Amino acid sequence: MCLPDPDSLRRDRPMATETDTRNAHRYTAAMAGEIETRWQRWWDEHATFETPNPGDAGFDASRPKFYCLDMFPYPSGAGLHVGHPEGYTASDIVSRYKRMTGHNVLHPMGWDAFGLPAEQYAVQTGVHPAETTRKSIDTFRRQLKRFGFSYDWSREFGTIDEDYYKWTQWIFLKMYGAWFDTDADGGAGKGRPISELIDAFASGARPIRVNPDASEHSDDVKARTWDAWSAMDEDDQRLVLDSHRLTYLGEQTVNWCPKLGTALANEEVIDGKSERGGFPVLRKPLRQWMFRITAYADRLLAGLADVDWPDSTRIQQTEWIGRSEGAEIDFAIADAPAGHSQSLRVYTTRPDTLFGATYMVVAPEHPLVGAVLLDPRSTTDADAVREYAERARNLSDVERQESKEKTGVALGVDVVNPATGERIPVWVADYVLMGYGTGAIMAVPSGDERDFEFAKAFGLAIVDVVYPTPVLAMAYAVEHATEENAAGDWQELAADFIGLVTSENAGPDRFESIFGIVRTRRKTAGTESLTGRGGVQNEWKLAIEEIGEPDLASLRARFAGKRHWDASGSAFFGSGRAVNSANSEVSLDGLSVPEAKAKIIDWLESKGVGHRKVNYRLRDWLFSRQRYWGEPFPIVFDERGHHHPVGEGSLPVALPPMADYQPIESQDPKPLLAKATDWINTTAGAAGVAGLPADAKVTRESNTMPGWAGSCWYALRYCDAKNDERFVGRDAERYWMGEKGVDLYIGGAEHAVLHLLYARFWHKALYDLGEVSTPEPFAKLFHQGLITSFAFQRADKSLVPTDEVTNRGSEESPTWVEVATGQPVTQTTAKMSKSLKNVVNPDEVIEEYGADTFRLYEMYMGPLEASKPWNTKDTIGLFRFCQRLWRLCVDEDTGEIRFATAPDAAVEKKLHRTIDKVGRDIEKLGFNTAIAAMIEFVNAADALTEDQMDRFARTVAPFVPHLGEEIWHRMGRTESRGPASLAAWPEVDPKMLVDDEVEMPVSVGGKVRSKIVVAAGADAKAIEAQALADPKIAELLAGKTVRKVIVVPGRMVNIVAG
RNA sequence: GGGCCCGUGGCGGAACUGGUAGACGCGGCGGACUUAAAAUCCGCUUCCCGGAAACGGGAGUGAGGGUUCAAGCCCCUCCGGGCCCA
Repeated sequence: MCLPDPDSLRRDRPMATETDTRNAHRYTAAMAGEIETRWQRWWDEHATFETPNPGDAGFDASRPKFYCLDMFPYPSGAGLHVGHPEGYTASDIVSRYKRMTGHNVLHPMGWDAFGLPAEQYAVQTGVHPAETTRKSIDTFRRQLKRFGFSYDWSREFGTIDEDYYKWTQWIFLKMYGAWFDTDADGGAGKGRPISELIDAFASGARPIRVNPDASEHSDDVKARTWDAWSAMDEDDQRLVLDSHRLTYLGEQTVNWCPKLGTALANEEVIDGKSERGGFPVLRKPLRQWMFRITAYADRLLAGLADVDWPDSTRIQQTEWIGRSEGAEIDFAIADAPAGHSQSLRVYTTRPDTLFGATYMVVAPEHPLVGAVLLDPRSTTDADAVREYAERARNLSDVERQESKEKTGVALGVDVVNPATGERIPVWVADYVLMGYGTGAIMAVPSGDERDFEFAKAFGLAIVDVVYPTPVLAMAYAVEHATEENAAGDWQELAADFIGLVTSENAGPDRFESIFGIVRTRRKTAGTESLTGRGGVQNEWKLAIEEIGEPDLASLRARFAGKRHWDASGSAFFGSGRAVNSANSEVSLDGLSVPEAKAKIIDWLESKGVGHRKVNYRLRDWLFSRQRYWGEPFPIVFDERGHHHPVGEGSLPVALPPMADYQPIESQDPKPLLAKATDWINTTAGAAGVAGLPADAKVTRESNTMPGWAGSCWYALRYCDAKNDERFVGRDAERYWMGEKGVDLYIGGAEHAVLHLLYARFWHKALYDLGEVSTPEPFAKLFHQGLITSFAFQRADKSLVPTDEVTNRGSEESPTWVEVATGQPVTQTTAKMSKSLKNVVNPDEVIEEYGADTFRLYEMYMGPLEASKPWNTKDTIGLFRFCQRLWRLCVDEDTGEIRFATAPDAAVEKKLHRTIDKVGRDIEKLGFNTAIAAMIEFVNAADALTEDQMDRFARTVAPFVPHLGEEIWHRMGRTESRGPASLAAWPEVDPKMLVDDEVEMPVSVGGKVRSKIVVAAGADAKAIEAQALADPKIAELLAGKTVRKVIVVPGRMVNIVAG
């Protein structure tokens, strides 16, 4: 049967371990287990996979390096699931292959061990997270070792190790002590030490001002200037410097849950209540550490061109960064309330639609709202505005964006549209967010869906400003149709015109001549379609009819009234050309969107009411967590609240031991570490802070770093994991990272944006500061696919646990039925989950078949990048392969190695081809086809000569390393030539890859009719002659004329006859 | 709603640059071995029609259309599924 019996997923199948008395040396699960654990011990004892660094004993500088990295796991209490070893097996095969092909291979493993699950477990049990985490790590290490992965375990570390997070804190301080110089490197920008900025300010080389790109400061603060650095007081100096630092304290609104004593992520808040517990959640501004990642936005974008990454991941990062070029435009406020500037600044990516801006919207938090409430206009309904702004404040950004219903209140304030000179109203509405752009937008309802809906809901004007080519042509045609046309054929006329314009992709400059052509031709040709294809005319006629205007006059009025989109019921935001966009000084009409953008920005700049501006979707990175189980910040605050870095010599700032992990219940956000009062309250001297008296009282930063911190730089630490002088030794880093960084990085696509973006950011900052030698950390990235499991689905698509389903049909055509209801269910695939009872435990599979079989099965399931369902029944096939491989090399009765007496030419040829294919497939991570090739070889060979077995043992070794070593060992090779794992990859004789003769299909009219065998080097003429001479072909061609013969030598022959 | 990816036998999947569709594995069927079963080994296995067989004929890569001597692969439209973003 084809579908898995639900029972089989519960693993009560008989074990394949029973030994046959006759075949005492047959490859069984028991033998696999014995061989595997023996070799794993051997590799450990012989330090087989420990890789020396440059300068170490045994380092061979003549070999090229290969750094093969797995995304390290978060060790949970549950142990490994089958998804982990998928990527790890792939990287192990590549690492082993690279060793055999003469590379120095760095292939390390470690633990991403700080994080929330361990802390939550501690809250429940009272056991210290360090203890549970260490236990989980031990489980993971034991499980991973059982797979025979060739990690250099001497480089192992966890992010929770003090001598690792010491350097995580050190990097934080490096970035705290750095700023981004936007002018450096010819405008690309570069991180530099903050001391250089101080020097530039002190010497007068650089005007002293707050960083204009600092998102934490208002325009008013940015407008301040100072003349001399030495004349500034400490607070002002700090203000200026902190605004430049790559890490800074910023205010961010968080979802604070007083009852849980923690800030929650947006996903953890449902309807204003915590997902866990259902407690009320407040939106509170909180001072938190931020990374100025936005400074690196362009560099992070540009770097994507230099890495060999999956396109989908590069696209995701590009979109996440979300660079958009647009304009900032100032709208003069007609009668500004006191305390607010005379203009309202907006950011727009579509300045070309300015003529269509018929109203403005500000976010509820926008200063104009407050100003209007303090100084209401006569037209202001202050109560309504106040009520609206307060209600909106307690909704999260996500909730605001989600709500379909458009809500808002007019402020009673007008601004002047600089392009049209018209007064337009300002509204407050929650679909505009304070965090994006300036917190205010110009609303162009004809060109933006949300603006359109809002305008419809509140009866605001909608004016067309962009038409795509067909609409533009239609507008032209109806405008230029005559009275005569109106009475009769105007639809056909317009349809022909639109058809011709669109098929020639003509611009408005050619409309007049095309319209003339349509006119004159119609006169001569009557009503017949001009394009020769009635379908085209018909299509456009239908389109015109669908608009729903009864006659030419009403359609003409629709375009003249600029209300085509209004009447059609939807906004248009595709590419097209500007219309209705001209004043006495500037006209955009007829221009494409990019042309119109450029022209209007030039005009706005000339009038001094706007300028070009690049905007990013990317926000600065919020780095503080109100948690316990994370890296403490190496920062203290003095009694005035100023922050100071902990000196390098005092690192690490170790996490204080705590007995109680219960969050602090409080109205004011308080991190968990605030409970450790002895630790929090210290002195500058004890904390190792320079620049303060040793006895000065200081308080430690009590937030901790997020889970991402440790994973941002672990790839670097592996290069030199035991270094206690530097975060990584310079020589080791330069050698292993080489020109482009990690040679192969394998991990899940779920990290496509966050981890991979954060790690790139830290790496680039370290690169700028001269601490690392490559601009990118990961040269080549590969995502393994998700391993799913079979599951069952009810008619409403809800899933049913596998143990609640039974088969009421036959084996071949099963009928799955839900036991409880008797309702039929269908088989599908789903993520493995405890609730569906479809989780496969790798330990059990290894116990049943051995690690070699497990490795083969996971690699054989399908392409590495594809998501594929686990089917336990399929594993037996790979176990059989292991048995056949064993039997091919070892006598099952005696356990002695067995060799063929005489070499077989066909086997020899196939061996070369197999080695060649396996090698090429490994290079492109095509493991499923490599394994298929090895299976074919084993199936084809009855026995191998000693020389053949020597080579084949090495070929299979990267995939089934234990079997490879065992066969190699039984051949007596280990003593003389070392382990198979480190032996040279077998050579391929290119001559063995070509055949003397090839079979070629001969088709007539595209259908294969016969096959001919030709000499390998035969030329097209000879092949053609042979094909035509083939009896079957000759018979088919009898009485027909051969019109054409296509010959692709070595491939096929196709004869066209008739 | 937007972006990306995918759709091939009963199942997982092969198929180089457009050139013999279904490699390899599972399952199924038949046989060998065995007192028997399991395990193992050997053979067959896309579907339909004809044939005892050898073999012959036809259809066929989600559906429909197009380009081409030739399409699983390229183009258009549609349907279904997955992932990410909103």
